[in-house]
Amino acid sequence: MIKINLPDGTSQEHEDHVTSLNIARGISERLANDVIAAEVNGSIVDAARPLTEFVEDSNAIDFRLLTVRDSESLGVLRHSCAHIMARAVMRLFPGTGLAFGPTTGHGFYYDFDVEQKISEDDFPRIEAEMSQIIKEGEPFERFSLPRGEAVELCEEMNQELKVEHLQTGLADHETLSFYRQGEFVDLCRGPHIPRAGKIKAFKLLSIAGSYWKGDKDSKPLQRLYGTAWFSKQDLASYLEQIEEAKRRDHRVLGKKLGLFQIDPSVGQGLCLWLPKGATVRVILEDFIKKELLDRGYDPVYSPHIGRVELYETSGHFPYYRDSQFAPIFGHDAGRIIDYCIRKLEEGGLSSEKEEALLQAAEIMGYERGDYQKATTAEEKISALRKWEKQQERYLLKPMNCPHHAMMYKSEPRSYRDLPVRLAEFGTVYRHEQTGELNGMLRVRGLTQDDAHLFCTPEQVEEEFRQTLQLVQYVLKSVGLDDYRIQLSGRDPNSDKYVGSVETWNQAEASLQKVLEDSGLRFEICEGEAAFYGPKADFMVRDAIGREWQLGTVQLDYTLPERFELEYTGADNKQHRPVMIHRAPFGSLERFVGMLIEHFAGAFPLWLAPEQIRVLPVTDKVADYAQDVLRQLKAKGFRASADMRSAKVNAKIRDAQLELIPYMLVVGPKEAEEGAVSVRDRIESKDLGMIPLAEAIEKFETEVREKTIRQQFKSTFQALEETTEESENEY
RNA sequence: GCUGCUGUAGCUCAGUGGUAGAGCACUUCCUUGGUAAGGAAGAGGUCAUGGGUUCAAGUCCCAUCAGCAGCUCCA
Repeated sequence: MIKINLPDGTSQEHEDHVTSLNIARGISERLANDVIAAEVNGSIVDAARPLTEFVEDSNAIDFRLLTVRDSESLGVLRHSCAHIMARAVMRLFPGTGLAFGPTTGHGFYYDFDVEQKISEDDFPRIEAEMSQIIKEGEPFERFSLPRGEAVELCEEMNQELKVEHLQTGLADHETLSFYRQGEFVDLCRGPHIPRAGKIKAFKLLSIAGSYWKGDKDSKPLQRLYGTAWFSKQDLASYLEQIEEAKRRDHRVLGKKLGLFQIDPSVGQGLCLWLPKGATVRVILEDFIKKELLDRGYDPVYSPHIGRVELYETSGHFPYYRDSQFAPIFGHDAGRIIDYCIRKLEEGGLSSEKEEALLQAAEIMGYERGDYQKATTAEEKISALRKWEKQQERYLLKPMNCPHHAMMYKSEPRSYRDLPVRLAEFGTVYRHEQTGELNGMLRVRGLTQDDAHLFCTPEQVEEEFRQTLQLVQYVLKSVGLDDYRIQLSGRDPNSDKYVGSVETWNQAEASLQKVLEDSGLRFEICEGEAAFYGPKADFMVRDAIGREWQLGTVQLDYTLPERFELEYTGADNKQHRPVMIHRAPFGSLERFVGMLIEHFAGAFPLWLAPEQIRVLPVTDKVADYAQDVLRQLKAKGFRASADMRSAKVNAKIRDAQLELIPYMLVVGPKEAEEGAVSVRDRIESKDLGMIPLAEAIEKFETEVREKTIRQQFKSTFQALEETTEESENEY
């Protein structure tokens, strides 16, 4: 007999051969029909598997049925759909090799090794074949084989990649599971849905290139993406969500609304903030500047470049060399010597080339000095380094912290001075990979709303707590109130981190304690930390439910060490401060880009680049229109007047399309009474004629309270909590 | 950086190896109007850049640059 514990706290006993399906059928035929899989002792398994396989030491097992109403079931459904897609592709493209086919956030993909190029034109026939397979409704059957037989089976099926994976990634697995569905057999961990007929709606989405095991030197594959749902409505609202996201694309809106521009002749990933976009940014900057001053921060400025030695001290230069713009060398030969050093370190420089490079450097003014006496590579490197140190080398600032550390160091500090909070909208430059650049969301020159807090170890928790409050406040002000925090710690198995294990543990514990006290939603991600300390990132959900990583708070016990920062304690001894890096918005580029998508370009009144537009009905009231405009501007509103000799309908249409929050229509009636007719863009209707003073008061209130009036509700609510990315082992 | 796709007027896009196109925007003129497009005329092009094939290239081929999607990366 098997004892099972149900989620409601009750227990049941069943025969040894019982399956989840049997249990469901015992309750009702309808439930049995709805069952997709089961959760047994915390892992999801096939509904048809005998539960006896999961019994350990004759203990009871924790058991839960998963039906179409449980979010976990979607992952199972999609993985099964990936198999069905693979089956269809193998029918249409005989000889297809199978790689991996996992689920993703809202769908699945499968990587195929196939000669012919699959294109979107092939989607209809693949989908038709899939529909046919689903209609046949064959079950997914699981079976296990010992290693040797598993390899044989994959060889028989000509699945070379599966064979390779069995011998590498799965080398330590004694038995391996397979799933059969009709003629289709695939090495797979599972679980799967009971029958293909459970898939009520699916769609192929895109095709892209990929590589075997993600290694670009490995075999190129074709990756087919798709999505699958339990109902046609769910699929429809998911597709609608994708369309909605396209409508909100900040690159399109940014161009249409004249917010920003990225021009190839300026440079890849270099953003030009046009007046309207810059206005939004200035308002946000002013807003946060005021908050910082109120909260005890001191404003500072630092230049856009600094000596390479500064970043060697901080450790950033060697660590991130490849994603920085190349150094600026003060000496013509600097670049050649730098190249020599790097090649000598790698050991990949022939003596002929080395000599040729040095001769070229000499033409440019380099003198060999110690190098002549050097015999080993180490000695040569050290001689070249010595020369290099005597020259000027600058780096475009890749981060602000070293500058702020130097400011801290500029005077002796007492524990009474701490915490010291230095804030700067610091522009930094990073040579991001070409393929990563994306509108304003990923650029090469960006401005962080950066600050560094220098405090005693005892103050860390309180500073972190206050920083959390600041971030919560600013996010609320722009209408973002749905977010969670991702606490990233170190990966105990990696050596990329600096600093001792003790300080890391101490830092991670401090952050976690404050987060627990705060009551905010957070999760811990091992191995995601920066190399110098743990961090807490804000994952913010926008109007249509997408998550964005924005602000960040990072503890740093390492830079103070590297820069030898100190303060005098109450004991009159020197102590090392702790540094906290924090940026509530992250970068202004990314934040504004995200806001454009969040608001679909229609900013709330307090942020709108143009808040109000005066629309005279005829030229006869031009003077009055100008007078209204003057009064609006005197009150600090960003306003304009449309003085074209067009009909008011046309002016309204243009203002609507330009997403101007309020239009003031003025004609002879309004002019006579000193009034305006207010038109609201969101409601797209006339609010009636009111005195100008009253209208101004209304707008002032809306700005002061930072009212967010636009309420977009996405139809896409379908089981949002599904796990991000579930790795399928094979 | 890698793979695939794309690049034609300010914008969105047609264009079959044989004279460069449309709508919107823009300029000028007419029109003076009441809550989402009044009318007419005009101007606007190194078809991304550089090579090649051809009697002839926007169109075919190669390279470069840039954009998009995906992968890898993210202080």
